[in-house]
Amino acid sequence: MREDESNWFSKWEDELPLPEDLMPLSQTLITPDLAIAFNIQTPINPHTPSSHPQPNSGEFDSPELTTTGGDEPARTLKRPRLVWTPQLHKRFVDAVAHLGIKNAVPKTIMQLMSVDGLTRENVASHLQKYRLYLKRMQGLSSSGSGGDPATDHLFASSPVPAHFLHQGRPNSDQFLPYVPVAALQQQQQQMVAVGGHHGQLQPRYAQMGQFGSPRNGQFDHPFLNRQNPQGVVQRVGTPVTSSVPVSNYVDDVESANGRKVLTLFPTGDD
DNA sequence: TGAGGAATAT
DNA sequence: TATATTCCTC
Repeated sequence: MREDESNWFSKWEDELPLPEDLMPLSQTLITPDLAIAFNIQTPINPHTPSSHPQPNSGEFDSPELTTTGGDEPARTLKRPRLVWTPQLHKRFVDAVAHLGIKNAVPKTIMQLMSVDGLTRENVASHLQKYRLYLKRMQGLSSSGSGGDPATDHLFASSPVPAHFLHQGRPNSDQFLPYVPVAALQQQQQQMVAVGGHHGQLQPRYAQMGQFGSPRNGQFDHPFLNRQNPQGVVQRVGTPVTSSVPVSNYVDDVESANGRKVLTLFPTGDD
């Protein structure tokens, strides 16, 4: 049911934080050390709202991030922990569902999710856990016993597509019209981090446009067929609240305007 | 060489 | 416990 989808999607939209609360994750991932080490000038977006200080104006002031601060070599720097919010997890599940459990591998999931700042490692780690969860669910569903361990709360927050539980050979090895992942991509949401506590990032999305249903109700794979070969270029760090026209973001996947704008990190030569 | 996945560390 | 990192395999 398509209506169903747009339904939860609408609800999902409502849960999105206000743009003002957001701040690009990718930006915060670049520590001062890293920036210095690679001579990166964290691009300051012209539309940047004044609500957030630019972290690279001299010194990072990011008490929220657990960076191996000080003068350690860049390679020892650790990224802040990613917090898998229900929204983010949902997106993850959507991507997995879209790909089919069988084709869902970290890199592809990551690409499908199209979340700014999200790494393959993030996804791999989560996927590992998710698989364990699915395994347990399979066990539970067949043994009839209930009870989700506390650890499953996150996973339970997003419905597990039924075919995940019996991956014998559902049609799930094809692409399911299960979730509007394609729509998500079109929307170019951005995951951003809002300050959490102690080195944690709360990834959120900022939604930039209105959602529609998947075109034709079908999911072709514009995205998968057009992964940016060279690593890309999206304007990260772009505050969602900026007056940048949405079209700037949504046109990457499909539309004619068409330049691709998927990227994980600011390139600086933007 | 890069990616996936399990094991292990934090 | 949740997530990151390491290690092994392909």
